[in-house]
Amino acid sequence: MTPANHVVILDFETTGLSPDNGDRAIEIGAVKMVDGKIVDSFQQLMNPGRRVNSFIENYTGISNQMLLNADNCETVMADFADFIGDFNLVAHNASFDKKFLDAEFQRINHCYNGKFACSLLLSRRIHQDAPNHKLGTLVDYHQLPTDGVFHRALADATMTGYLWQHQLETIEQLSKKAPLSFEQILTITAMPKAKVASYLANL
DNA sequence: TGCCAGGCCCTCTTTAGGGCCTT
Repeated sequence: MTPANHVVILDFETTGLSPDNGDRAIEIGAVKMVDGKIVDSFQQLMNPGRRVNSFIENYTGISNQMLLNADNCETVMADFADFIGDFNLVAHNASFDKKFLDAEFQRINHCYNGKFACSLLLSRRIHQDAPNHKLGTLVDYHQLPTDGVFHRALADATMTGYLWQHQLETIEQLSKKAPLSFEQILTITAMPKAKVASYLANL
């Protein structure tokens, strides 16, 4: 069993929505959580080899000028592979970050076999009362720590880390069981919403 | 030239459509 509070929480900023359409990562941010505490962090801009459009510059605050002198994606992703080691991973809307992680790792022939959990899928199951499940909304809704920066990789990864810890505490209170395993969380995110309550009650 | 993501999840569903999320 792998503890659910022993993970790397990550967030990519990218040139667009799909690596299948040629989009690349421009920033990776991550925090390492051990026993529910953030013990390390990683943040690097990376030069995607082409200009980013004005929407992305405005959305992220990452300008083409900032990317000019950044290391290329391959260099940064090799360092990031060392950072995550064999930790399991968490991201908010993980399907998005996973496809960029897989695409960038494939470019450097790095094989990663850890598991990936999604804080958005978890929120839909255990906080159905939330107004919506955007990261910024959940940070406000749960009154989580924030420095007011959004859409930068380390800031978003850090907020997702606090969200993840809050979600684990919620599940522990509902199930009266602790510690939780990463596999149990994956089970919850894969089940229909209607079955979550009874699953937690019998955990 | 024109087009351009995709998985999740709900419902007026499953022979489908559309909103939610991520950049």
